[in-house]
Amino acid sequence: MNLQARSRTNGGVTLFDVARLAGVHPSTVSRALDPRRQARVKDDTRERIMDAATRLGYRPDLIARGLQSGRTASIGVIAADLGNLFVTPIIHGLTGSIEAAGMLPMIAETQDDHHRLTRILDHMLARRVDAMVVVAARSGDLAILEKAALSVPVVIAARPLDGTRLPQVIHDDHEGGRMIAEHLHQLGHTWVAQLRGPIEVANFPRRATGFGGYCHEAGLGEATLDMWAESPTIDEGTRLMQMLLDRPTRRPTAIFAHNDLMALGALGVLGSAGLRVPEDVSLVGYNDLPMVGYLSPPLTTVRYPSLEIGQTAGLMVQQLLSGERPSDHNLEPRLVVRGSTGQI
Amino acid sequence: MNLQARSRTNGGVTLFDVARLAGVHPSTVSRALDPRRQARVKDDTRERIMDAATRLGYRPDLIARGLQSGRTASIGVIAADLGNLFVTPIIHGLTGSIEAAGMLPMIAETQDDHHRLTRILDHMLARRVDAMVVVAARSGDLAILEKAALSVPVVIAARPLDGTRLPQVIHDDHEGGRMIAEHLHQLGHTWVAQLRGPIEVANFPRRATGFGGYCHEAGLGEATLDMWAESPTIDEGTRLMQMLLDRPTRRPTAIFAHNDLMALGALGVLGSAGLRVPEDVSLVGYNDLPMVGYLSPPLTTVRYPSLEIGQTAGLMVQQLLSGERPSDHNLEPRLVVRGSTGQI
DNA sequence: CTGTTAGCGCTTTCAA
DNA sequence: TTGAAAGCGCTAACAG
Repeated sequence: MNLQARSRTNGGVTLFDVARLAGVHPSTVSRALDPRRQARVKDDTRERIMDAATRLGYRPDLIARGLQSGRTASIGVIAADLGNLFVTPIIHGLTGSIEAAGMLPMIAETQDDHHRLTRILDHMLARRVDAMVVVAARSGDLAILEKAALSVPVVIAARPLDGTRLPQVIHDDHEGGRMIAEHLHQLGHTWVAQLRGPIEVANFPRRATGFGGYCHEAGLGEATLDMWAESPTIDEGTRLMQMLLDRPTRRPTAIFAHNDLMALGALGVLGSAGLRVPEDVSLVGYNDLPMVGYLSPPLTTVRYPSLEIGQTAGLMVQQLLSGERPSDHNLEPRLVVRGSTGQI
Repeated sequence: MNLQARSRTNGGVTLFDVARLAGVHPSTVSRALDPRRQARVKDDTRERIMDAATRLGYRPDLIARGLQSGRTASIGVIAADLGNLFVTPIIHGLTGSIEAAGMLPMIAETQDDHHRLTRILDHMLARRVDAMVVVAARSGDLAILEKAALSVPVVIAARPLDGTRLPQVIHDDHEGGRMIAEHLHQLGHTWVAQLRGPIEVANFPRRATGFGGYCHEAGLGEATLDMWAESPTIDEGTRLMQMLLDRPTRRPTAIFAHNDLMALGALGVLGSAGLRVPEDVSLVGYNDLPMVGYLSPPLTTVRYPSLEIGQTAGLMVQQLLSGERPSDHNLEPRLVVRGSTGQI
């Protein structure tokens, strides 16, 4: 082979340049630079190579390496909405837990749209990500996710997906809902209501049944609307809370909003209606977003372990990549009692 | 060439498979699939190719394409700390503004550590990102950033970098600081103080001089500590506020915390000291993080246009990639007056 | 321990 | 309009 003929297009220095300067064959350079194989290179050859490499400012081309090895050291992360405060810690945790392995997350956003998710999965596969973490699963996405998982390991995070064997790292929303009902019960409430999040996102039906189940067993009355929110946002919290107040039936003494943002919306409506929290109505959120402890009143809520979910997802990815089948994780909820709930 | 011999390792369908099924040469498939060159393929050949492609479920390998073309359609995004609430909207905005071009962000975190930044820059270059957006610049990073910019377009976002010609999209922190001082002045305050953020992050000295400059001109007295925070966090806000109260000098009637988190820390200290906000002390933050409007009292602050910064950075990247030299952007601050500031 | 020989999947001249 | 051949920069299997 004519080594001289190999040239650089990227304005970069290639393995061949290093080889030429060090006076060895390119594959020897390849070995010397690979931590797993550098033992098979004589010490002083390796030193000569390292020397040449640093002198030329050589930097391996990970794209070329990826083409050859089939691995890109990148993890696709698919979130529904990066604007959501509880997503950031997931990415944060994930990034931290995979970076030691030299991997980097590649991020995309579905906007909770099934077709966008389809396109993104396809795009990520085309980019040959080594694995994907899906933080955006909705009940209707099962089929395409399982299909994608045929090509590359997929971890389901944060939003549970029913009816699948894909590895999941989630949180026990059912138990969280139950704990909230129990808490309200202990405070003496007997007539309560939920502001329910979108039904397609499995967390919310789980919270609903956890809460509803306890109410049923303990004999609490539920004034919950038939309706589920379109999205888990402040606006939807406002809308549902307003509908609840507008109903002719007796007003519940405690409200469980399915997440903190909806609780915030509800808080606004209650304030406008002249109702005090918690004196007139107790209010509970979910997620424990940063700063809800500083609200007035400080919000009682359930801590959602976003950071741990991200970290665990990263570990699961690594297990999958090394051929292990990681076990599922269902992280414990923790009730954070603050000032927005009180004795009846 | 022996086409039959080419095979797939990734379990995927290659261009060659499509070519074989369509009964044409691979390069014809390549043309037919490239929007820029498909005109040069006879209509019915192209149809036959498209047909074969969809029937086989062909998906182009972006890594292989990237190796050949030198473009990866990925943008490196380097943030200091993904846990910071004002970073999310930047990534959100950026992702949105580049995704139409089929690009995806690849994210890493410096933890505000210079060596980590160096490693990350190197790593991103090795991955052949098409451009980088740096949201983590510190004053000492100038040299390595300019060096990186020799290999690939670099956009500086959110944190200003002095003494460089790299394109920047930032926010007028100086003016923001000035507006806050003016606001306090109008409320009758004449003895004020700053809780200053880390000096290595250029936003903070700018806020400081904007604020200080106005005070000087308008004759307000400044009781600011000599010290700058180590990091822009709640804890540091707590620490500096405590130090300020512990001093024997007369207590200022208004505090400008250099960001909302530090303001939160200050709020806690003031509360513990039995001081009411804003009756005894007015307090101003910076950033307008989500939810600070719901605090008690709702925080007066300056809106930081994170989303727009991200979007603009995305546009600048696209301009750079198409060979244009984008102009710098210095987005306007907007004072958001809420309940934490009042007449003296 | 090191060199040789083939590719990874695609694009891109250059011919035909 | 299509085919042939040559690589992008690297790794890997096999000799030696």
